[in-house]
Amino acid sequence: MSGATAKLSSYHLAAALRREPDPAAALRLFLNPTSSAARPSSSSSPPFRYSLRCYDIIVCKLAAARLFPAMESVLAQLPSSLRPREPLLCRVISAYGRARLPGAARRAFAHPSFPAPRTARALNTLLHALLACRAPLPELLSECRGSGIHPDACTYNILMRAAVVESGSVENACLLFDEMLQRGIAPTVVTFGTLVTAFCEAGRLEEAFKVKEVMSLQYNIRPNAHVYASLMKALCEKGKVDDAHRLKEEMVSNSEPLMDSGAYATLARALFRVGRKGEVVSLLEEMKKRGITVGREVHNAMIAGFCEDEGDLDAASAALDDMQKGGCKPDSVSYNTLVGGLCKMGRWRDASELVEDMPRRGCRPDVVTYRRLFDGICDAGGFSEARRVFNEMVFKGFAPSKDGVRKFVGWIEREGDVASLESVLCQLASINALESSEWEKAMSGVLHDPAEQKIVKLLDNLSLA
DNA sequence: GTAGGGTTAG
Repeated sequence: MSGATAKLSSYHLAAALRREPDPAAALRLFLNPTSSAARPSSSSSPPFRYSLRCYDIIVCKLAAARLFPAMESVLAQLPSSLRPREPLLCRVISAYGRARLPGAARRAFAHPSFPAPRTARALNTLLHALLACRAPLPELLSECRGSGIHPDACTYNILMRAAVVESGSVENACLLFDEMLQRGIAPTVVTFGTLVTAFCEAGRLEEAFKVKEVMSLQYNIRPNAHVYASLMKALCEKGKVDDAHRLKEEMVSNSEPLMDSGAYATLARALFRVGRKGEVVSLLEEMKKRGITVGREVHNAMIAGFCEDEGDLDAASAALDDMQKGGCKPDSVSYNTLVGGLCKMGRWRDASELVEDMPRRGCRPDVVTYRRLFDGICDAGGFSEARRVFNEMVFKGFAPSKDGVRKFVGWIEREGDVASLESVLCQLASINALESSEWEKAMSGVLHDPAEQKIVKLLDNLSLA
């Protein structure tokens, strides 16, 4: 009977946690389940029994809100009797990766609340998080070896991508590909997609097309939308828009056509770039005729075209409204493009208003939103508004760009406001936005007073501790 | 949300 009550209660708590949009409020609910709707029937009932589901929900919410200390304390009290599973651990690891906190990602991988052994899935999540933090390839390789986990195709795909990101050369990726074959691990469509993209990014289109041929002829793996998108983008960058158009025809006129709107986004953007925006209209008609949904990326490509190629902010704004009316919800990329465009035209007050309106329109500003707004305002010299945006973004845990901070700090220094300077640097340190050597370099151009430079050094040491 | 692209930063 009491078991049933506990189950019911944790079920209600899970529902309440899911409903609660504010992560801090969700945490209060989680910590005080008996004061919530999950209240057990009598005060003499046994202590509240959390289900694994409750832990899942609260941990994910805290991770998404980057409330890491709170998340860690919840994880620490997660009883092993609930047998938490690896997918939850993976979410924690990738949250640290997204927050660019490689050390924390590593520690999470070894978290004692999750019973050993780890599988390739956890290892791959860690590697991907480290890749997001731009950790060099040798570090990823040693992480692999140190774990003693047998790598799979996904492991190699991440390592190959890391090789390209690090050195910009395709050779290491090819070596890893050979190693993977030698170890008897079969390449997947993702492996070939990674290779195609690598050759494309290096401007080596002949080899990229060769990979496409090899995968279909030798491995009997059909190129997918990712492969086509990479090739089309590379063709467009070389000015071969018509070749890209033909490749798109191949993609959609196959026996099993790929109905992916991403490739159309590339074409639409390219047409804007070369001043052929008139053809975008027929491109959209073609999609409709073929029954391909005009996806978010296509709308975003048009917004970018109006902003950056046409310099027509009103048209861009209208495109965003059309998108919404057409039932396609604008995302942060849509807004960020417009915010950037407005700032570039010196209309940072409009940009600021748009950002303030975003939550009401159902889109949370992200790190790019704030960086563009902050940079734009600093560029235009609107420093008192910049201070407001700075406080807001730091409060939400987003780090401003180095460039913006340089201008901002330069202004504070010209004002001679040492107290303000100290508080700004403390705020940056509080969100781990100060990394020692780079910042010292960035700031030494701005801070001439040795006393001020001492502040920077002091804070550097603090942020490293 | 274990991997790859397309629309924005860098």
